[in-house]
Amino acid sequence: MDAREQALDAATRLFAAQGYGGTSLSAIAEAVGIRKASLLYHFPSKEALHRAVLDQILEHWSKVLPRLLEAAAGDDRFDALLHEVVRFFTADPDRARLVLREVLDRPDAMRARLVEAVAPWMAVIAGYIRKGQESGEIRESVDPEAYLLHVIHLVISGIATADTLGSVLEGDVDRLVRELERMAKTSLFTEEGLARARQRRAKNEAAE
Amino acid sequence: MDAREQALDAATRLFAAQGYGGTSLSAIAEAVGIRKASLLYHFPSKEALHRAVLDQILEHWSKVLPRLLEAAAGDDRFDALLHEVVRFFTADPDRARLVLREVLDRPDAMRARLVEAVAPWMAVIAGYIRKGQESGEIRESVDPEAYLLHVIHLVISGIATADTLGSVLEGDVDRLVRELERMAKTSLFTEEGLARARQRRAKNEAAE
DNA sequence: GCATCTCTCTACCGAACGGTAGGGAGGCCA
DNA sequence: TGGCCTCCCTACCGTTCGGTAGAGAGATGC
Repeated sequence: MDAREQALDAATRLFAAQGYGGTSLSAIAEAVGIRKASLLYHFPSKEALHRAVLDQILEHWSKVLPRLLEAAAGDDRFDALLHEVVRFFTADPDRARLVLREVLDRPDAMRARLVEAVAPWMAVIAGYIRKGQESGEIRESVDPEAYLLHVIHLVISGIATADTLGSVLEGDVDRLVRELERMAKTSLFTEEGLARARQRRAKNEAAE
Repeated sequence: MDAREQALDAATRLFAAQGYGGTSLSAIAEAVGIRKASLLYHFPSKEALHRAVLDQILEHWSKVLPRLLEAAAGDDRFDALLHEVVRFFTADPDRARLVLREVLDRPDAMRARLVEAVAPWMAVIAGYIRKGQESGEIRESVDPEAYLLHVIHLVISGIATADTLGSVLEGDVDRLVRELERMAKTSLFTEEGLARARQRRAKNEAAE
């Protein structure tokens, strides 16, 4: 891993832990093992480094989301999607903390970016939810867009603060994730929808 | 309102918007209309001002929570509690942003404070949930402590970022709050529990 | 052998930071 | 009237910040 990649990694970690303003270029350089001036050779400014860190995360989703929505069809779609989001952020909670900080620090810039990058995909998934409401598998009372926003909130802020607030549960992060998935499913599907999903899963397993 | 109170207000707003490190004493002083040195007359240091801002918020809950748990008994307890939390943070979203930042910025210090101040109350409410599970009004599958943490997450991070992420819903914050309450209730109560609550409410209204 | 490109270094800049020293104006009380 | 307390001020301190200038070391290609 060359110095540029190391710097991106260290910056992700430090920005997530201490915020943009709370992290100095010297601190990032020290984590990499070089001097501040050498760091500024790879990134023309602190702001450029910050942008590169964010791009790395957003780029992941612009690649993964379409593939995920195509691959997992039918009733597995919800499970696959939720699992992938949870997996990505639990794999490195700094990503969740970084996104959360970004929304707090630069609300206007982040709003513009999200409307452009996330809103189209949210519209697609909201469409799936509305279809599920017509077929009776998803509760009529669900507000699709608001529901999706809240689930994203649950995942991101839940994982971002799991280390801190999980201490009340004696650090059992799995318990948090299980309850999160339970809440998301229970408040989305009707009892009938859940029963149908169980049936289909049983049929699939029998077919194997 | 004297200068000290004005400074607390301005600091709350600025810390919430730009973070502790991103907010200078001069900026706070300017918002009040005095000089930096005069600000440091009222608070011996920036850190002391920061602590005073946080104390103001935590003090509110140590006053309100006990009263709220005593006053609203029975099935109204959940509604009253959730409404009060939502009301407090929507009344001034900066409070939510501040708490969120605090958990991100000082995880260790915040963990200690939360374990001391919040954990006891969470245990009480978790006890109510377990009682509800025995009587069949609350779903067996609920993990009480994890559930409570997630609801708090939903409220705080939902409100903290409502201005930014609500833009996807064309800024309709009410839609977010309604869906939040729906998700919290639907994933907590059984169908029977919800039906019983409706019955009781009808009886109460008839009695008036 | 020599020029060139890549990457790192030391040394330094001006600006902004949190905090201190000390003085002055106005109210209050003896 | 004189002393004191409250509150705000100007001026200044040392430190750290993001960023620049310019030189040196090592590898590559001609």
